[in-house]
Amino acid sequence: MSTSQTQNSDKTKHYSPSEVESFWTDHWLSNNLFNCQIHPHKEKFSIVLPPPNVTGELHMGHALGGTIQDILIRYNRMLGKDVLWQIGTDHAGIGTQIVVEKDLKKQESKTKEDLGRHEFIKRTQAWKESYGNKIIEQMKLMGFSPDYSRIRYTMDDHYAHSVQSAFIKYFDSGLIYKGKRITNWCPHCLTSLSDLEIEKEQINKKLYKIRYKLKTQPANKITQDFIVVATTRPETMFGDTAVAINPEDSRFSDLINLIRSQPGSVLALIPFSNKEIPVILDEHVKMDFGTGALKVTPAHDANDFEIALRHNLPSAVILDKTAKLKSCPEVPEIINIKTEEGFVTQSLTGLDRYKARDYIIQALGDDLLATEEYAQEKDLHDRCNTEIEPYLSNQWYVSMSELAKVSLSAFDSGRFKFVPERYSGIFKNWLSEIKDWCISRQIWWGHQIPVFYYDDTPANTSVQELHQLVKSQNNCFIDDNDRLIRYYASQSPRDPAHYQDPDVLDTWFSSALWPFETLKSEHGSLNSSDWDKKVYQSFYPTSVLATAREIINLWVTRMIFSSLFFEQDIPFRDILIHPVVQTPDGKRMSKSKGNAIDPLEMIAKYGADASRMWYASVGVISNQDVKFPGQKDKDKSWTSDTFEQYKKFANKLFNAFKFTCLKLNEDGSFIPQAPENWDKSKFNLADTWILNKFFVLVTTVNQAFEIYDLSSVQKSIYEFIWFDFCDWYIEAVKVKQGADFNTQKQILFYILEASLRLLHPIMPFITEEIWQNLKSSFDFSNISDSIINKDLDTKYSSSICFAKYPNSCPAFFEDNNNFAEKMEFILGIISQLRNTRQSLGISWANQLDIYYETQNPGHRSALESAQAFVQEMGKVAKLSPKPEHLARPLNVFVVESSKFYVPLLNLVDIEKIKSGINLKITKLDKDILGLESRLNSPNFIQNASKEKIIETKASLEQLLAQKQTYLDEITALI
RNA sequence: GGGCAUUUAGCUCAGUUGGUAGAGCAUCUCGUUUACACCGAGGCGGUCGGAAGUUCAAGUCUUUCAAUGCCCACCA
Repeated sequence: MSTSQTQNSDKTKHYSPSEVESFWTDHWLSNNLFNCQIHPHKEKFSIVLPPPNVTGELHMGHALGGTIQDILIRYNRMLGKDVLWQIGTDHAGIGTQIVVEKDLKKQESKTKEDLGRHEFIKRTQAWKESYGNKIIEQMKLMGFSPDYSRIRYTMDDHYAHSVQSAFIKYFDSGLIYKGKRITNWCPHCLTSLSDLEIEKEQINKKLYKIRYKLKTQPANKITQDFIVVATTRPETMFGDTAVAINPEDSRFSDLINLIRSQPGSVLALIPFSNKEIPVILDEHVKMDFGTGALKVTPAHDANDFEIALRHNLPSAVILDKTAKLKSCPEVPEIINIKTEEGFVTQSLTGLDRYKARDYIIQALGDDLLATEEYAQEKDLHDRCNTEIEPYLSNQWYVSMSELAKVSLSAFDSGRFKFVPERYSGIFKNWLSEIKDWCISRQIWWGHQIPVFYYDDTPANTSVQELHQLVKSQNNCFIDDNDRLIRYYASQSPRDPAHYQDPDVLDTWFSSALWPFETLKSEHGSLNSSDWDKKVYQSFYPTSVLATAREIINLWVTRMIFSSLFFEQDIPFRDILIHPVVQTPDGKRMSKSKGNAIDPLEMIAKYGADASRMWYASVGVISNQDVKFPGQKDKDKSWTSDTFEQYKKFANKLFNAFKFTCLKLNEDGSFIPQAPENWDKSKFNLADTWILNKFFVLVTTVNQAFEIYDLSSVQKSIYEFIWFDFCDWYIEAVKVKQGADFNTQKQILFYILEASLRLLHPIMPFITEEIWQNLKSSFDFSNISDSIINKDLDTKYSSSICFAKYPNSCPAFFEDNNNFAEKMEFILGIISQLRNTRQSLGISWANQLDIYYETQNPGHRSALESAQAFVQEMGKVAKLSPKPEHLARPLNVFVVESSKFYVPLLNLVDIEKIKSGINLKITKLDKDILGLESRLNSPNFIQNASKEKIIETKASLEQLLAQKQTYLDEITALI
């Protein structure tokens, strides 16, 4: 295997990520290393990528979620499992349609209607072909390792067919029905709209307070003979089918009692038409807004429609598609308007909604009690600026109660879980209060609903007879032209004359099938092969789903009930909900606000490896939001100290590698040996210490992976490599302690090589680069068994991507002599010595002598064996036991229980030494005081555990002994 | 309106079962020492958002208040 030429041939001072990263991306992908494999005996691990919008570009959320998934995939791949990371894109219905529509308008000044449905869909498909895989290319820059050979799309043949089958299966099971729903309608363009096509405008709306006469039935005494409703839309009053008040509203207690005892007994009269409508009780009516009485117009207001559903109210449509008053029984033909010249008759039918409002207001006379203004938002169609009209229309619904029940019981029996656990609340609450799912959308781009219609009106049948007929039959209705229309669900029409429903399915209907349909066809074709079956059997249900919390209900929940219904199985076992990346000042990022940070810009600046270090540090189980740690430059580009820090880490690692090679090549050639064959008797303090640290790290990391705590994984590896390995162990190696340098070389090599494997899931590029360099420089044949997973072709086994993940402490290692502990003691001495130098202003050019006094045999032996190390690290000339008499002035410090004396004759004046020692005493006193007051408290002695008391006493004694040493030395100085 | 989260050093954040607070960056000081100045070493810096409670002991557990942010719903 070749390695990146730039780094291999010329070991420069600085690591440059860009060349290395593109080199290894090319290498991995051209060798198809990430294509899924199936070995019968191997464990399986799979993830499906939440499909990004096909029009989308990589944003922070993708980068974070993708990195989390890639780390898990790479980790499990290195554990020797067969892995599949299934990726693809979503056709994203309305989102894509709007993008293409805008493009069409800009390029050709045409609307989609100009092209026609068929042509427009062709356009959208073509658009997808040329721009659709941009995000996939960007994923490669992140170093993601999915199976790029099986990119799926929610509109490819297999998938489209499955979506239709799913609909048909729901339909045949009786779970799908036709129902009414309020949609956003543009009376100018005569089209329904999605929320995305609506613009909000802040305006002052007029709130009219209108008197409706009251009547009881049978006649009861009530204190009021009218009720005042508040409305912004008086012109819809003829569509009212109730007046609602809050059952807790004391202003209406009389009425409420009456309604409670006899529902429907209190009636209000709609002005002008005098139609009688019931006064009803509904707790959603706000008592502190308007008059406390709400006119309910189910056909022309979404909220009123909900109220009508709750109370089984009829709905009356009184506006036509252009938002003009209809000619219908509810609407009076004329009203009388009082003017200065007397009454003027005004015809109502055919009046535009705003004009109708004006006339009605004028005609109300004394029944209009007040007009108030208040700030509100107005919904406008973004293309024509026409005010949206709520419009009652036919829609398709999925009945949710049974699906919800099954999903909840699957959750309750522990078949899947949320990480962090708190998100299960969102899931459970939503499902237990769920309404039926409206799955039809009045747009062109999407999966057209597989329902076909035909006229089946029997000859010589009256309209009344037709209505009777329909009541007793399924799957038919009477249309606006009084024709009997039958319908059925099918992939294709049974007769060419049958016509298909023009609506398309909600995008989430198709996304809900994602975790299983993507696994069923490798390339999206209709025919599934044996291999496809094997993939599905091996990798379904998937192991983990990683996503953000805002789509728990929209998507995650729907995947769960869809999987349970269609596959009789859960889609995934663990659901990871990762944080949302916010701007540095804690706001939501959005492209339109212009505060979004481009992950690709960060890659260009700091490298993908460094970027991934940050995403890993965010992890899964930290907060629900995380601020991007950066700021905008003068030239408006983003910079980040944190990303910079991780870039430096890559450089540090690269230099540690350079040093390691330098050392290994000293004194003849080096051949790595398996740890079992090392001469353990040659380990020195530092060797044992670093091995010990490393194996603790391995345990920590694997345990953290177990609970998806990637931030701990990241942090502990970072700290080990920089602080333990580079700052201390490499320094120790330079000193060449002990007789057998070959053993040290083995350990040096081992720690570096194994650290690379440990770090690889997070920083895949630099670890591969260095690992390949090591492989081409040294003979791996003695160690390959312990670092390479078995049963792999050379193609795979020669990449670190498939090397063994360090996941246990090998049997050879034990620290019988507490070398690790002794090393910590030595490190403490060196720290104290450095402190002494710094605080007393002693130059490093001055070599110091140290005399020690210790009762601890372990300390003595540590000092003897680490003598050279201490001398080198502390610039110490002489390190020896304290003789009876030493010339003063001396500085003194205590490490654990051993005392160290540093002669400072002619170097520092006595006052400075004294104040230095006094400072130490002051600090000790603080701790001593705390411990003493605790031990002096009878409550503590009585209640605290024995172990705790002994422990506290011991640490107090140690502190007191230290203090005494310092006091003695101060006295001696005087 | 409902839900969730956050509040610890100047900044960004760790802090496992309650035992008296840590890291990085920034800042200050010292240092060109044969991997790395994209470096090393050392120092300064905190009544852990407020209040109350439980406890011998609270950053940690309970209650409550406040600020900030996010998600969902709603706005006659």
